Amino acid sequence: MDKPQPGHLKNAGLKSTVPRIRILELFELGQERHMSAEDVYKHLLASGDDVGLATVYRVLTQFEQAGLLTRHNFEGGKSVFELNQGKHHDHIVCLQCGHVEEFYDAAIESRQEKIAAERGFAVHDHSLHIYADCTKKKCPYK
Amino acid sequence: MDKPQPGHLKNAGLKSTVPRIRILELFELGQERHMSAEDVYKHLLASGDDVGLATVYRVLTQFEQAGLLTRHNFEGGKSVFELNQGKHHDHIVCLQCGHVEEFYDAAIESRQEKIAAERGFAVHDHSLHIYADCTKKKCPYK
DNA sequence: TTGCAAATGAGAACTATTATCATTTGCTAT
DNA sequence: ATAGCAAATGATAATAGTTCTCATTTGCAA
Ligand SMILES: [Mn+2]
Ligand SMILES: [Mn+2]
Ligand SMILES: [Zn+2]
Ligand SMILES: [Zn+2]
Repeated sequence: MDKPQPGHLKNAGLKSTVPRIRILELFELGQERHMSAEDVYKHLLASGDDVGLATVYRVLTQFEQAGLLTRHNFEGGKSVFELNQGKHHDHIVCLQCGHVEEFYDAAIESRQEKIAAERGFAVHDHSLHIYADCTKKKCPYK
Repeated sequence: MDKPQPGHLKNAGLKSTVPRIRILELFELGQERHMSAEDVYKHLLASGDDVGLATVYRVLTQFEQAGLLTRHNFEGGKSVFELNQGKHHDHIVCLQCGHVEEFYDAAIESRQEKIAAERGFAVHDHSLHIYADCTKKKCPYK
């Protein structure tokens, strides 16, 4: 009689295996919100979980397709994933330290819809990344 | 007494070699505005110009650094370049045919500045890509 | 428990891009 | 024009990120 939490595996049509459980836990309970496949792989190894890198890639893609995770392609060539909590947002990426900050702006969102509609397009999705330098103390590195 | 056109090679501190001239011509005179390294390479081969792929990659990066070209990272993993004509714009990418349409929206641009400033960031640059289906006849393929 | 389709993991393969380095080429100064 | 030479090129090796292959393992239903 375990109540099926939203975002759990079977719920998403995926059978619950050790690697999948570990990876989902990492996103749900871990401290890092945005992680690449390599990030996930290293965290799992560090936790003593012995998963293969291929499985990490496979599972991340499955989770994305199942709507559990969202994928982003920031500059730098590697995909970054985060828990999909239903609320769309965009990102500011700090050029000094790589810190990622999230934001949502209704005005930007609606302008995009309008622009696309005017040109005869139905928006499927979009990505907006602001690359910036932080102007105060917050940056950990330099 | 050749008047140095803006955006010409020497003008950008690059000595004018055959590959560089051909590549720049392709962007200035060709019909495709947004091209990947592979696109450029194939066009040149088709024109009978015998350049190496490594040179294409090198030159595209140099042109980007010199401000002659702009690089975009659309979905699909490959960098796409276009002539830098000074005016920033963002892109709608058609999910059916890959057609790329350009737009500029002052409201979106200024909201970005404001959002970043509020959070203590100085915008360096940004990328905004809208992925959409075109809702009318325009799509060449399907 | 057993049976077996589904999932995994090690490693090969692939794609986009960069690095290496011997050879060629575009200037510059004769 | 010509020689000298640093800069540029191109073939190819190397790298990074990711996907594919396939023999072995595992979750789960009967
Ligand atoms: Mn996010
Ligand atoms: Mn453009
Ligand atoms: Zn958005
Ligand atoms: Zn913009």
